[in-house]
Amino acid sequence: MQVRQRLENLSSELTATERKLCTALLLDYPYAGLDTIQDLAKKTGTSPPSISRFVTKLGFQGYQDFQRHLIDEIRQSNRSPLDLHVGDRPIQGDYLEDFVSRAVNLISASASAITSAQFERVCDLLGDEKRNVYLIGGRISDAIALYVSRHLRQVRSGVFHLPADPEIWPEYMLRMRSKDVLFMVDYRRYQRNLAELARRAKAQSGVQIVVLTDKWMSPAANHANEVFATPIESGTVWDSYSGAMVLMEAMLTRIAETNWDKTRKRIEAWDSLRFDHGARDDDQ
Amino acid sequence: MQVRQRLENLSSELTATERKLCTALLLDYPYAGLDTIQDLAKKTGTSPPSISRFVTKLGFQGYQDFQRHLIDEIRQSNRSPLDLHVGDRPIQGDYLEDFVSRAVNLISASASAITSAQFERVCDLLGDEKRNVYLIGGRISDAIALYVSRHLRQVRSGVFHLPADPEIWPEYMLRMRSKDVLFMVDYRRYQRNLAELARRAKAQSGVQIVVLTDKWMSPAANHANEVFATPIESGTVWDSYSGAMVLMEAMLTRIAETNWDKTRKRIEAWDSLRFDHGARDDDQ
DNA sequence: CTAGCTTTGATATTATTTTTTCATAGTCAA
DNA sequence: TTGACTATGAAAAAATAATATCAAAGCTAG
Repeated sequence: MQVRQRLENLSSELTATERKLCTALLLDYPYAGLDTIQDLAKKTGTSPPSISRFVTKLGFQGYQDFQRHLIDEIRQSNRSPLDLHVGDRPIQGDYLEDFVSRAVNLISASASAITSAQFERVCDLLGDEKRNVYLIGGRISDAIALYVSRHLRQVRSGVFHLPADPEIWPEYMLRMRSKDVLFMVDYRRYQRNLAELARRAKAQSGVQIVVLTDKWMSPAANHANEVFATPIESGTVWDSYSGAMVLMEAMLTRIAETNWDKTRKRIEAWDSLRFDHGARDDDQ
Repeated sequence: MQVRQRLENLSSELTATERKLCTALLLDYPYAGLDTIQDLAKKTGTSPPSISRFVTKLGFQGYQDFQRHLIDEIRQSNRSPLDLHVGDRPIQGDYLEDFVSRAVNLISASASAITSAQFERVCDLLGDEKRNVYLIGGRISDAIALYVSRHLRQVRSGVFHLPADPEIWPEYMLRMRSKDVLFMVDYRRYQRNLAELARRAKAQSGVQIVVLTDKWMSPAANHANEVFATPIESGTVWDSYSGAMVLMEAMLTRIAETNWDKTRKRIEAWDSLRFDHGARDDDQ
């Protein structure tokens, strides 16, 4: 029987340490198991005895027997490399797997809904250091705006995440110039006040507006210069933002790569300023 | 350099025994080399010392070093076709499309690194209304924690997102009970203070800890009851969290579906209470 | 909170694997 | 044929890896 399958079978009766091992093995399956027992122990923060007991529990004679099995598996599956990744998950109707395949569809659809010209235009806008960037999102989608602003801040200066409280918005609006960019994320259950913010910011300062929304198009999109629309229907009770997330990652990566030298220097400078008790410098 | 190639290069200056070894290695390449040195000696009718000398001649530190190389080679060659995109090769062609295929790859890998039993366990933990849930993430990854907490709050009560400032953590720690759940997101460039928080929360209240991290395993994972590990290497300048994101969406959806009636009522009640002009509810 | 149970890793022990040493066998030129 | 050399494997030694033991820590039910 496949090692992987044995892990599945036993996974209900594993101890904390054993689960940790299970996680590590599956994450880099099957190669993680080819390390020596000590190295694996160190990597997983467990101990050789625990590993030894674990593989015994899985039904092997000992660690070496376990490794022999893994090697055999590799040998077998060599003919169809894809097996390793997809084929041998035994459980039918596995929730996670099913969900993932839907998400993957969404993500592909998201990407193909955006032309590369538009993609480049928005990257240029947000990457342009001469423009300040203001970001905000809706109740849930603000998490995405936050993700973008945290990253963007590593690449460039002049990035401002607007707080949730509308009372404070005017303070930011007064600083917006017509070259600046207002980046809004607004998915359905649209928030009226975001559209209002867009309208007024546009009217007052002529700021450039980029909106990330779904196909029904947030009312804020009416005032936008650029609209990224991604599908969100996952066929479940919630909408899925994974398409938006990947799109944003692609955008951020593109921006960072475009001026990588500057970004690298900026990150280094930033790191040297980080307060020490909060950060580990050894990155691995 | 490939072992195979080294064999080629040296083939002119090999002794009789070495040629025998060379043949055997190539005949069942690269698996023959994964045997122990004794077994290989027996199979080839040579002796361990000869093999040891041979691999040294090939330029390795010793037999184990030689094996490590072979394993790496297998690892490389066994990558799925999609993985091949990911190498260090810069993205070419349509940027977005290529990025998406990398992300999809990461996402599938993330899912297959998690057993369905573990997935269910964590869903149960976070969905259990008898437990309070505390969430926090690192500098960047907190966006994911935020996303989870916003969603979770729609499903159930007793969800608390810890603020970034460690000064305020004790206030939350004092409220943690041993049944409660502390959910942490910590990806590389781990934050020391998160591990510290985990340690102390565990020591003080025996809270259940769930950690979402990468394969290098955040130090916080040492204190965890459950660890979700997702791959993050996208082959670009940034790590990609899309695997984590999809996993979280799957989890949230699962939780919401499990008690959908309650959730629906909760959302309705919530909506009727929202301040009408769209005020966004603050998170902390 | 405590008693009794399970889990865990430090240490010691044992087993295994690899390399070194060294004597012998083989090769080839004179 | 001899002597100088290389190649080879048996055996010993060293290095490395895996497991057993055991005390301590953790957990759970009462």
